[in-house]
Amino acid sequence: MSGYPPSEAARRSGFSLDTLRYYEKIGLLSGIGRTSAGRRVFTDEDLSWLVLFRCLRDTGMPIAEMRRYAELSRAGDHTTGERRELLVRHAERVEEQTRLLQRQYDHLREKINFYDRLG
Amino acid sequence: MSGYPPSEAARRSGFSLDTLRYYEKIGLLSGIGRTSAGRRVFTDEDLSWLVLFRCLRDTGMPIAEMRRYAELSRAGDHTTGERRELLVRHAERVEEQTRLLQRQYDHLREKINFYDRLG
DNA sequence: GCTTGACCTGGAGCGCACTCCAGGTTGGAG
DNA sequence: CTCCAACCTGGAGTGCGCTCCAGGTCAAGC
Repeated sequence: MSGYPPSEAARRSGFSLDTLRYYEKIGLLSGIGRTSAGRRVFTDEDLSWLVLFRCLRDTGMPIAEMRRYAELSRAGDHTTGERRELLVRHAERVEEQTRLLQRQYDHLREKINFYDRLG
Repeated sequence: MSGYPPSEAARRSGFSLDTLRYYEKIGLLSGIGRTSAGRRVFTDEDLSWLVLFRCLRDTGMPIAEMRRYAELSRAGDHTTGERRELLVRHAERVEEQTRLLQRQYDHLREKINFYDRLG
């Protein structure tokens, strides 16, 4: 299994180095490997976690909830039901958020149309 | 032209009383009327500003930019072009944001599907 | 006339998610 | 061997957008 330096993990995930360190500090990332000199080594699995976190953050999930999800995963296979539930509830919120965004976007376009008609 | 107390403005706009006061304090709202005793009186025009602010906030516009828009409006009719530009640029950002949200929502659904297939 | 609740002010505090900093170590290029 | 860029740590600081608070005023109902 190949390993990547922090810079590469940052580049691939879109998180800053500081954010990666922060995520480890608060226990969102855990078990990140180290070289003998103490430098982080990210595995492909770590990167796929980061991809998931990117998805959840971009859709507005609070960090506390992402951490909850990560903890459930660490707890083992018996938590898959709860993990699924968490994601489903989040997806519902995202749907609601999308509807609101669309509705307000339409208002915005109307407002722009108003200016267009002015000249 | 009818006037409404703060509680009514809050109810109709979805902003809290504190937020309404805050918006006036930072100059986003201006020229809000007062009774002789110093209580705010919101007009229909004030309410339509609040509806616009609601739209812009829900679509992620920073307050500083909303204030810029409000200032342009106060400056007079010669700023309609700039106001339109501001809204158009914002609409473009909203479109981008919507695409990202949709993309990540799809990822989320895939992840949920994965759990569904587990059991 | 008294109470209650909606309102007022200025200013402090909060929650979130980073972001930055000082001061130090390390590993590879030249 | 030297230098530089990338990395490390703990902890402080930032930006945003509110939110809360103390202490006070005022109007309406009982």
